[in-house]
Amino acid sequence: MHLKNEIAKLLELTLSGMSDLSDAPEIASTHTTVERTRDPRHGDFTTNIAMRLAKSAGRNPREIAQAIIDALPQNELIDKVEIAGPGFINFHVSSIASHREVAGILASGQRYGRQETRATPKILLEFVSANPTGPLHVGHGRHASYGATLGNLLEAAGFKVDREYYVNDAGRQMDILGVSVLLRMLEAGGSTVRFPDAGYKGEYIREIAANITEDISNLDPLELFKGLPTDDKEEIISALIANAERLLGDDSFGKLRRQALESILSDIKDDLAEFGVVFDRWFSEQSLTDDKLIDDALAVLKKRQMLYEKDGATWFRATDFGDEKDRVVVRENGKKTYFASDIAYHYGKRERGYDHLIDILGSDHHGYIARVRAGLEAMGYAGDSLEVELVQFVTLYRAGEKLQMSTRSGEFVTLRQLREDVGNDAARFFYVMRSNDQHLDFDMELAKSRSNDNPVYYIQYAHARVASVFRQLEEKAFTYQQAEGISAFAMLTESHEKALMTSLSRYPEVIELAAVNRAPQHLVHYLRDVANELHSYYNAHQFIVEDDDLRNARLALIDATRIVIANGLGIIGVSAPEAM
RNA sequence: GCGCCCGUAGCUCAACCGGAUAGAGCAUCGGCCUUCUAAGCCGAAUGUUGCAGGUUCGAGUCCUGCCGGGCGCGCCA
Repeated sequence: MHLKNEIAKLLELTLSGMSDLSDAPEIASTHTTVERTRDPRHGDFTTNIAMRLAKSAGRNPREIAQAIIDALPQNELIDKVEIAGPGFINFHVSSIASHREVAGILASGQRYGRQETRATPKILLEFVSANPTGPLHVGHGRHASYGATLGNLLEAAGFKVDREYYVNDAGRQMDILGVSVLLRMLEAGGSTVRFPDAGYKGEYIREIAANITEDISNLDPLELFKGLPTDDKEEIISALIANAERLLGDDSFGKLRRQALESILSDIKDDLAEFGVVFDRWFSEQSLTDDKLIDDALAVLKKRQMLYEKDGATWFRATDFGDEKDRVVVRENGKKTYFASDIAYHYGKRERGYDHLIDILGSDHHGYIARVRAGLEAMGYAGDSLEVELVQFVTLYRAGEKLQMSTRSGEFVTLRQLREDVGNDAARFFYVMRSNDQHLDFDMELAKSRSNDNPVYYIQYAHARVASVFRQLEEKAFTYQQAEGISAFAMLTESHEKALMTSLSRYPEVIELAAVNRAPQHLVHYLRDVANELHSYYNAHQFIVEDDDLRNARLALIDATRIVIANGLGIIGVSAPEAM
């Protein structure tokens, strides 16, 4: 248990023993009212509980605060408790508490900041889920970084979490992909084709086409283009799909399509793996149909009388659950809508035993949330078991110039290009530096710069600096005795040392805060603070000193700092280099 | 037109169920390397939190209206 929770628990215990206050409804949420102070003059922790209780108790907040302070039992973690301002209760943490915490870092190492895993809720985190019709671009990179980091945060905070990628491998877009590849194959074979506007025009389609093994030699290109409509681009592509299926045969076109899909999917998997983003499961949309899960979900809805027929289609009563209109699940032509697979997919997630579902979606999908939630509710699951985190768009800047991107035309910067350009560390870091509900301006020059402008290097440098000190130690033939250092923590009385110890002890709280708020930027800002304090300390004091106790104590402190930085960077997916 | 998100320093952004004097980085200006990496440190300056009301002991945060920006409103996926 971290320091903040210990203080909160102490406070709760005290309040429950105060007969005149213990009935107040505010008591129930006491644990959340203890927070770190912003100003060190206010001590280390503060609570506003006295002010919150004032109304229902009908008493002056400062008077209540004094009563609480009087009732607080003696505790070695706390040096001093005082009332301030309108009724804040400020706690000054003892040096014993700080020393214990830093010793705990050294003892826990990589595990420091990780809470014990709790059995429930089991969380399913779905993210990226980009259509497998082309390589990932820089927008997906933000989803990947945010999702991976959030997954790490949740795990560190003690939650059981599985990561899943929903592969949209069914439906029309696969047919369009197949036709796009087919046309590029014909082109490569010397035919002249008029490439349709609705096709995937990216250069990568030619590369995929070059690697398709399916034999199309008996396909007559002229036949393929025969009888095409000329006006509507959607109709043109539909006719091309129909012609391709007819001329090649359903089987052959299917194989071509599958090869194209596998090619793109394996590229996406490699890309993400290289980016340090791993999934527990790649869930196929097609499998929902193959395994009859959509039928099952629709049967559940039907049984619950949530469906009705109108205009030849089957509708779901989404308005009964707060959506703005009812939604079609089976079209007039008998085909199920994308929405039908999506509610089946989310229903399946709950059926597979996950208590809480987190979807990370692009902000342009926000209109979709209400209907999926409605689907869950209609099938008997709580709507709030689905949580959606929206990620805003990314704008790339290179040398101050905004890079225009268009997915349709195939002209966009891929995630792979970005990674090669700025490096994985900078990319992972920059992507989670900002709150996910803010548009992100990604400055490629800054991400690349090996200078003090670059926050990634600033933090990594702090880690490398500590490593460097330990290398110097050997060269100078001094030793580092960790246990002696811990015993001598009382010698660390400099302001830099106290500040650093306080910051380090915040780490588990920051992990929890970032996890609960789904806000990795808290961790980023925290790590910058720790790095700053390390650098300041480094400049103000010598670590490798003659005095054995002082040297060991200082080295133990920076050793702990190195651990916290490495753990924090690890959660973001950024390396902690030994030397730079 | 309706719905969701956003609006904080010159720029890019933080700000933990509402809490104390709204904080960082960049850019600007001035200092610090014969001493563990100057990819660093120290200092200076920077605000009508889009506007107007309301709730509250207390509002950047909650409510209402307006202004500006993004996105969404399909028997597409």
